Amino acid sequence: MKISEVSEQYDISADTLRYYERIGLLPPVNRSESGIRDFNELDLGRVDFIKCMRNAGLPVEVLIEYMDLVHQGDSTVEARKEILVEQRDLLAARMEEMQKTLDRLNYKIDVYEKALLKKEQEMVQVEDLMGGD
Amino acid sequence: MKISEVSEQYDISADTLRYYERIGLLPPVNRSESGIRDFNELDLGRVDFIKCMRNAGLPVEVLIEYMDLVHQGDSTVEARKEILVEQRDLLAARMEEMQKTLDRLNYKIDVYEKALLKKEQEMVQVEDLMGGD
DNA sequence: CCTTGACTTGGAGTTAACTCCAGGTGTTAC
DNA sequence: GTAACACCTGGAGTTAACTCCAAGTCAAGG
Repeated sequence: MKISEVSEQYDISADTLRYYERIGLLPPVNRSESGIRDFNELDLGRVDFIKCMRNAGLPVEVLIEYMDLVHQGDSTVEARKEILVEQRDLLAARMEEMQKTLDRLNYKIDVYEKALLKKEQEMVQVEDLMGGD
Repeated sequence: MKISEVSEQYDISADTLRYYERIGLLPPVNRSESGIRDFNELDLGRVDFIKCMRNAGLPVEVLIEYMDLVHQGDSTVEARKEILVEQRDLLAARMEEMQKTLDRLNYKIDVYEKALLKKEQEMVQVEDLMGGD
């Protein structure tokens, strides 16, 4: 699969995909004879994983560290698990903060809606007083 | 309240508080005769709101726009509500993405835990075979 | 054969949101 | 009164994560 196709399928720019390879987040992708990248299933799986993690705000640096450990094989399972646990806990904490903000936004929106409703009702009363035909 | 106290209470650096004032996210804070900021209750309320919104990742630019509308008075209620609704929807969408990532992390952690458990059991079996005293 | 378009590289530029710094002033403790 | 400390300003520097660019290579269509 060519980079433009991967880019479209995962909604990640080709520049970003190349950047991920450059910094070692993606291991070197196989190339055609003329040097053009050809992503295989394994690569796509990695892209999907990275996209998911980046979407949630996990730092690129941490993901590189994790990918390196995966590359090193079975002896790193413990270390990998620890990274994931740490990131999961951070993520859960951030989500709790966001939930608080969401609640606060919903409350404020509610207040605004009531204010607008009240304004509208006043308008109607004015119309009534003016005895529109 | 002096800037260092606000900084400590809200866990926001004094530099950041000054920065917020500079860019118009906080309106000019009252000063003592010698020019030192003295945050009042209203200022603290704003700081608290900003902290909450920034915590959830709302862009500073949007918050400035919102604060400007608040400053302009009642006629902007509708516009303000629309900003909040838009940001709430974006926030909710981000949280859904994060939930997916959280699920995926939990699944992977589970897989790793099972792998580690299996490894440990194998160790015990080896010990048994060796007939430890 | 030549143009068009997608791909390549190394490196520079961008963006958001701070964060730090130098140089200066004012207040407090001894 | 002087040393230490918190505060001030304008402006420069930093960080993460892209994003863009110039210059070059290659495959396919007319």
